[in-house]
Amino acid sequence: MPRAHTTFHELTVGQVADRSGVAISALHFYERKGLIRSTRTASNQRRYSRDTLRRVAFIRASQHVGISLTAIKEALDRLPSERTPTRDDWARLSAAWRTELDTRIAQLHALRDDLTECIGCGCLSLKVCHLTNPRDVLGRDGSGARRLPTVPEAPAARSGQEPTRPTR
Amino acid sequence: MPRAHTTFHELTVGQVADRSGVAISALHFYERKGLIRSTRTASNQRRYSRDTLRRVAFIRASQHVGISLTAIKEALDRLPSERTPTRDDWARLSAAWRTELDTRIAQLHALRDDLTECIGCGCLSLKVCHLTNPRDVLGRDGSGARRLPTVPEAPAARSGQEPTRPTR
DNA sequence: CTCTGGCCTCAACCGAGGTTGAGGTCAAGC
DNA sequence: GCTTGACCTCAACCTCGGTTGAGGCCAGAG
Repeated sequence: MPRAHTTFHELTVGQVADRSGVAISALHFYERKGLIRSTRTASNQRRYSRDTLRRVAFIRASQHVGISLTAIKEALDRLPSERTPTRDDWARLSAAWRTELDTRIAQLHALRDDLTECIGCGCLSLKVCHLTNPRDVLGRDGSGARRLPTVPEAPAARSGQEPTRPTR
Repeated sequence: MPRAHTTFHELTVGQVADRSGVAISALHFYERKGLIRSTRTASNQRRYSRDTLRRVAFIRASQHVGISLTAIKEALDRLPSERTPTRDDWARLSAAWRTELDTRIAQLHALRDDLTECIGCGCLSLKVCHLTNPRDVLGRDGSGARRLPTVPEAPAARSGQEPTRPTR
């Protein structure tokens, strides 16, 4: 196995891939998108600092709960760029996400607990339901829950009250 | 406005679009994918039963918390196909999703609360962390958290222990 | 009878989030 | 000094979740 040597604090792309479980191509992609950074050796190979593993774990965990790479990048951009982030830095990032993650957790709870009373009930009370929240910031661009226009319950009542049909 | 008549239980695609906040093209798309169904009039127009509004609300809510259309379809397929689902049907569906939604909620809590101790701590305890869970069923195909191979903490220790580099 | 608006189909396109493959460089080991 | 394998770049391709547009049908109003 040629060129397995790295200093204690530097990791090759293959090492990061193996240890994070993310494909090399995805790491390249994240780097192009500015979510992670690398230095280069004299022969143009990437070297990652160890905190990259944390960044990647953060990326995958966030992504897995439905947050877009763009939003993840914005969060990561709040970490200090020119020193290794400390636990306090990560804690600040964590705190900044609390409210937004709380929103998402609430939505999941709503979906889990209130499915029956909200959707399964006889009343079709969708227009007051908290499942159909006004938009939130975390969602990938247009995919958020849309607010239902306040429409009377009687059928075929589409007069001229700003239809809110999404143009998107 | 021509052809606004529908029976009390039938909705046109435009009505469903307006009342659910989902674009007509998306409704067509959902129908192609088998997430909703329609009957046709003599002149080939779609007519939706009223429970379609519930289905669509369910689809959007689920989607919004990061669940793929494929998984949503599988859930909806458990509803009875040849009668209007009752509240009990929706309740069963809801119950079936509880565990999976619970998993997702737990992951969000982990991301929110344990970011600091898990990622931000000094120990890099990623391989035991519950953020890096074994795969779950809900994730869009390959995007789930990947299990890290059990790798020793010392650097450059990639010998022949089944690398588990994802082929994907 | 024509005009209008809502609906239809089908194909092309889009952005996100990557993967695959061709072709090339470099360093360690035999 | 050749081979091997890890790495490089760049372009093409893929799936998902839709949107857009062209071209056409049909029903009701004027």
